[in-house]
Amino acid sequence: MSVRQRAKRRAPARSESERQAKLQTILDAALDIFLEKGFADARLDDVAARAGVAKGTLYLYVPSKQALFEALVRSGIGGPVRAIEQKVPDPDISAEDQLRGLFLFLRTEILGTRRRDIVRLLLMEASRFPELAEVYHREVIVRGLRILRCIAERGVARGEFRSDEIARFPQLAIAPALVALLWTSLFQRFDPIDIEAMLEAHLMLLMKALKGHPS
Amino acid sequence: MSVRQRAKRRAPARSESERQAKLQTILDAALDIFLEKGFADARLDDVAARAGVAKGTLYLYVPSKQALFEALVRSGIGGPVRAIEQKVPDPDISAEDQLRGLFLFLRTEILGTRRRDIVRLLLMEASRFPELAEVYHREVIVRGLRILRCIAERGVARGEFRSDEIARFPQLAIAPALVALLWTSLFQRFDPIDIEAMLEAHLMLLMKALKGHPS
DNA sequence: GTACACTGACTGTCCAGTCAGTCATTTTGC
DNA sequence: GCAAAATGACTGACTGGACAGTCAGTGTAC
Repeated sequence: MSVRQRAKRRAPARSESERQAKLQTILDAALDIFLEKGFADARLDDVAARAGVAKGTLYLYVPSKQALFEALVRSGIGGPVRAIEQKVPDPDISAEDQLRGLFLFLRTEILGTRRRDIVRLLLMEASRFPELAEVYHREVIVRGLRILRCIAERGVARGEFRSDEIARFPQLAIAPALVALLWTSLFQRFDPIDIEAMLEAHLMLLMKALKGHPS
Repeated sequence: MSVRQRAKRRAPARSESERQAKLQTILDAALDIFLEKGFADARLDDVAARAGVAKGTLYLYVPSKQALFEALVRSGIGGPVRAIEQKVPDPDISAEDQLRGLFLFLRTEILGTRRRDIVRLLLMEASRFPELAEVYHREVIVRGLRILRCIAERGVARGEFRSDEIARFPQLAIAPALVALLWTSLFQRFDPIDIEAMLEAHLMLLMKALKGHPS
């Protein structure tokens, strides 16, 4: 009885994969807490509790609260952009379908997942972490906009699109996704909108504008 | 000499207008500090120093740090929406020109002023102040979207617009303004874009899409 | 028996909010 | 007129609590 008194203790995470798994547990917990309270108000005691470890353990995986935040953000960016970069060069697909594919990807791989929350957290804290803002800009924004511009330019070159606004300002094409992101976290609770239908409407508008025919 | 030793002391602010002026000084200082550090990291000592008063004085104008933040946000919203609501009902102006007027107003009265920073601050902190998010939604978002929807519906009713997407999702029309707001504060520093040209391009796209002709 | 992942009580710092005190100005008493 | 007393806006040193980061100690695996 006395031997079993104190609950089973996890085996020490020796192997690299066990270490990575535990780090991920900590990052997941940190995301929850940071989302709920914001960076400054988040307590590492709470992060530790949610991850099921003691506070000291956090410092075996991450050297400071700020580093924890940065690790969290870095773990959530980059992957999807690479995935898209591979799919885009296909020249058999019309620019329209490429844009549609991109939006589908956005919806299912970002807006519909935990990554959405990471992006939101980043947007909220970025002005206090200029270095992180720069990383995100370089690794995600620049590359994402390049893809969009590439699609738009090809559309123009083939005569599929008659307008070059998206090639000049690819930001315009993803702006509604940003609205969707923020609306979801701020207002959806008391004024729900159908995000999917909104993005669909945006695509329709965009196609009408780019192709220059009446529907 | 000994009499003049200590600098002139402000005369006590007795009248209501003097009190309001000092409150405004404090709110301005608070906006600077909150923008720089975020709500949680902002120190009231710094706010007081920037406003040129002692910390205790803040508490003669505002009961708590949170109340200071709320007063700051409330002081910056509402005004412009009312101004627009008065201008819109004019039926002599085409829907297109109404939209253009709205965007001009956005650029000059919000994106080009201190209000932009208040909105940014609000967006960043809103998830930690749900009540404030609700006030902002009710006082600004709902009313702003109503105006947009109204313009879009009139455009459709007159046959000026052939698409109803903006009437269904007025958010789509202002999405680029949100991008402009965030880009300015996060990335403009190392990747400047021409906000005005971007909003102009958005209007062109929107018009092409709504009117359904080639340019 | 030792190496090492893990623990959690502890420490030093930071800051929101307080309040006894200061000092122009106004009012009262003569 | 003028001194003394009252007023109240303003001050800033102080307090109490909170929390990031530490480290001596514990238990487990091998």
